[in-house]
Amino acid sequence: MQDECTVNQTVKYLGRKWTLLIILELYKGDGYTRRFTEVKERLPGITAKVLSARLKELEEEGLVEKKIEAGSVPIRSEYTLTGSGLEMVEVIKGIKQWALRWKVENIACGAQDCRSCVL
Amino acid sequence: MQDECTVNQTVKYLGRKWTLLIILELYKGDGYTRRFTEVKERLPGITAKVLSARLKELEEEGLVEKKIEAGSVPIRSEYTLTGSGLEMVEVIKGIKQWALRWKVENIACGAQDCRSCVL
DNA sequence: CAGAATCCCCTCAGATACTG
DNA sequence: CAGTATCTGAGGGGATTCTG
Repeated sequence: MQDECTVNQTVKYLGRKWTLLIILELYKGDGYTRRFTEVKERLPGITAKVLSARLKELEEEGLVEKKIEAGSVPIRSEYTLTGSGLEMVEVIKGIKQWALRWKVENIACGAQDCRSCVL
Repeated sequence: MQDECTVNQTVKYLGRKWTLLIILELYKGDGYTRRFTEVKERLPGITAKVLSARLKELEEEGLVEKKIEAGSVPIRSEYTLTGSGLEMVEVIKGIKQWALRWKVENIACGAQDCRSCVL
């Protein structure tokens, strides 16, 4: 049916590794905006290739807007959450709430700096 | 690690193809319960192998409970949503709402990214 | 700084066949 | 009925190197 396709289609790119975390990172930025390297530094383990690919997907899907500062050397580019991206954050919050409630083994986050508790 | 791992960990299995649709199918069943073949018939295109694997994952993650009717020939097994599975349905509803609002081409106004046509 | 280009391994998921 | 076994192709994602 139609709506089921919608879910599968959406999850197809949202379900990829790093995607939701990237969205959260932009959300935490000033004006829901972050630069490439900023996101990269805050997501330990992600490679430039993957980050670049995920951002391009999100841009194509309309959740993220990209701006390149003209005439800047070295290049500076910014990624900003769009309206749909912002609403996706609410969905992600739901996922985090669910995980925190039902996946109790996440005690490790209490020992460290845990942002999910702030969210 | 921290909260980000929670999201990545959760999405790791929830993001797989068919998973959310399977959860929705159980949700639609009487008492949030469906039998193997029932789910299979209602999800055109899914194979027994994949359905079996997804159900096993969901069982291990605690979203689904499996019951085998003793002494029944042929075998009958039932899959029921647990408490956490039911709450996950709410998350999925959020995803569907998001997708319907931002992704489904709206016939009425002919525009994608239409916020005013809410289902 | 913000990527693009390669290489390569590994997993996912489809197709098919078989079984208690 | 409710799965399991096996093979296969496609593609995701990590590591590394290069560049405007």
